[in-house]
Amino acid sequence: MTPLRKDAARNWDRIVTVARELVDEGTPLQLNDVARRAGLGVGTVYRHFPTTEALLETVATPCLEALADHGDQALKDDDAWRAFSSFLTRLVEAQVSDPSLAKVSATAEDVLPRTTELKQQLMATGTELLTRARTAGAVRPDLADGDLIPLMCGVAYATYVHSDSPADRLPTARRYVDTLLRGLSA
Amino acid sequence: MTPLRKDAARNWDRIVTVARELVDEGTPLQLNDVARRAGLGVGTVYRHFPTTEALLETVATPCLEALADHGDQALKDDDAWRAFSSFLTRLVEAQVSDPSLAKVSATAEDVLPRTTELKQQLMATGTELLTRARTAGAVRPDLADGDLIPLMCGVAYATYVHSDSPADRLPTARRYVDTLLRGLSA
Amino acid sequence: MTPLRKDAARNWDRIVTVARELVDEGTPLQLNDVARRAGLGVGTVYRHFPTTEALLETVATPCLEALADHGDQALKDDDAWRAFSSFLTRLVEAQVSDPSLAKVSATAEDVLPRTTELKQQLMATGTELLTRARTAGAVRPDLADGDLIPLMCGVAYATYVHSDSPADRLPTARRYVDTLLRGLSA
Amino acid sequence: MTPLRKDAARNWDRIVTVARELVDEGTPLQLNDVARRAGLGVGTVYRHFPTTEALLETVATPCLEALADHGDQALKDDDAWRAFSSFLTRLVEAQVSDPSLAKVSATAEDVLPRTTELKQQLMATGTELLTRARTAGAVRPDLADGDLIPLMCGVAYATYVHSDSPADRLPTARRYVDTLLRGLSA
DNA sequence: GATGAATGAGACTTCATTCAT
DNA sequence: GATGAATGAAGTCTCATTCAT
Repeated sequence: MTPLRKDAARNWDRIVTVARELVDEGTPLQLNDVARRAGLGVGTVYRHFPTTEALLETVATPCLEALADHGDQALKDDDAWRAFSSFLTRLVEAQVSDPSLAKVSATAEDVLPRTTELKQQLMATGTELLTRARTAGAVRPDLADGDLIPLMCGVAYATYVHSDSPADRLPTARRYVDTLLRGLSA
Repeated sequence: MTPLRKDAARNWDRIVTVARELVDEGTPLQLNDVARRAGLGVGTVYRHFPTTEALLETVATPCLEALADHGDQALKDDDAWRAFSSFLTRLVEAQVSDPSLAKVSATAEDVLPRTTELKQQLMATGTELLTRARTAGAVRPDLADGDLIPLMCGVAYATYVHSDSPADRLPTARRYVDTLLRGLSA
Repeated sequence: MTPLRKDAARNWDRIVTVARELVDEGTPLQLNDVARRAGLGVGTVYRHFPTTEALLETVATPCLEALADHGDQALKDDDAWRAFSSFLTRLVEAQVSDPSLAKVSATAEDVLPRTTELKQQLMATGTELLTRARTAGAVRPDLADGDLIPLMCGVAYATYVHSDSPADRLPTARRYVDTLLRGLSA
Repeated sequence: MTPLRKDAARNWDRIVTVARELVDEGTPLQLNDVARRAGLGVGTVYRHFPTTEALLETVATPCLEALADHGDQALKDDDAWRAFSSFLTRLVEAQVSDPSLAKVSATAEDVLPRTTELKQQLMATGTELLTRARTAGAVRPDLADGDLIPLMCGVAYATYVHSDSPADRLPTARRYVDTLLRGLSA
């Protein structure tokens, strides 16, 4: 509600920046670690983020927002199949290039309301796109709404298992999504 | 190479049995834990299995062997597509019902030669079945040998993300494999 | 000495009110805690009460004053024994129903002059009542002035050890005081 | 059951010895602290004593045993009042000279079975002695079995509140017990 | 004066691994 | 070979107090 004080906001930023770096490095988030790297007291980090999950979700939030935006675009597309497939592709690409997203997506329970909100919005978008595609006869009828997220996580995981280096991931992910989409199409 | 002394062999068995129980419970393997439950000293466990991975792979070995056997059966099947698809299905079912298999499959580096051997055999079988299916025109040409394992792991992971309870897993896994197989078919 | 500014006075009141609530709940006083509940900054609380003890003594003060008043009444009673015993009974009842009083009573060093003053007044009253009772031959001669407070604290503590719930305390406390008084009577 | 290995037994002793020193100093027991002073790893201390309470009770055990022994002696005394009063006196003296005993006595829940056993034995002895004294008409009829422990704790606490230095405690304790006993006598 | 973010020492606990017995 | 006690680094988290805003 109340905006953060200037110095607190600076620390908040530092923490999130450092956490993002760690996530990108593939290092598991540890609040002590974050504090040390950010040059702050542990207590400061705990004040802003009482748990690792809270920090991780905060780090993931901008990416979730970007995905939600893309979802809004997709909803404007008249071609049901194109909209659906581009949305799923985007979802996988994001997970594959951002470990925080992969974890947050695979976890049922969120700690931040904002995370829940965004995930619900993404679910709603996915459901709507799926319904349209199904109605258009473009998608197999036995695919349930609840399958979307797991399948996306699965594809991301397959990519992760396949690739040695992060750099190789994107093309692999695209091939896998395409394969999946073929499997989903009617 | 030299066969184990009788008591050592008994201990080995106990350890592996207990480890299998823990794996089935979903409890993360801890060598101390295993020792306590097996009524043995930690040192004994460490003597037999210097790392958690060694024990985990040992636990997984019989399952890998069963899969290899199934692979041999599949190689005798004249119907290339049926052979291929039943093999992949079996692979996923195994991972989904056995956490040790899921971990061992997803890990590139093995610590036991036997594990490497079995994984290579499975790879070889998969490759052969894939080649046959491709030759028979049943499978898309752009699916590489190296994609098989990652995709199986991906499907298993998707199942894991989807299902609340272990009991629900098998039907979900089958649906997902079927979807994938549709995507792989030509 | 200079009266507090009106807003400062309001904060002081809030703090003491909240602290009293915490004490009554049995929650150990923490200045941060008090600040949060009072909707004030920690700094404000620290300005008014530099230590937990200062706040605790402030919370206890009105009760000490009430006890001092009762002491004044007792001094007017002609029956030396009745005056003495009712005073001690009141002392115990107060401690038993108010944790702040129990702590302040059991502590030798005070941080607030007002606390010291009140405790001295109570001591003086107790001493006077004891002297009168002793003179009247109602009390054993070997009971020293300095024994009064410790014995009262002891009875309160015995009550605390005995009773499961705060509700049971008063009758137990009365039984114990009566027993002690019998022991003190000549 | 199985006796400790020699080195383990030595460490156990060290730990208990150090803990006894700390208790006697009045320092609150902290497992880390104990480890450092004993020149042992924290883990070692935790292996032997999973909680502070377990260590404290272990430290108190020999004293409880000595009290139980004294209780057995008291039961052989034909003079019901003398037996009763000497038992209570001894109980208080022990608490007053040993902080571990004071804490263990005042706590309802024990963590070691041995502690519970000894406390129950002491209770049984106290109850028996009380019954005899009551039957002999030496004790007021309204004193319940459950009052014995709280009253002893109360007297010990009163002594603690009264005395500045540990050295002064014993005579004070005796005076207070005597007073209490007068109050209890018929 | 008031605020509350920041601090960081320090308490607690776990666990993979070693090594004396 | 078997044992299991010992280790202690490393992680978690709390809270009394300070001080910049």
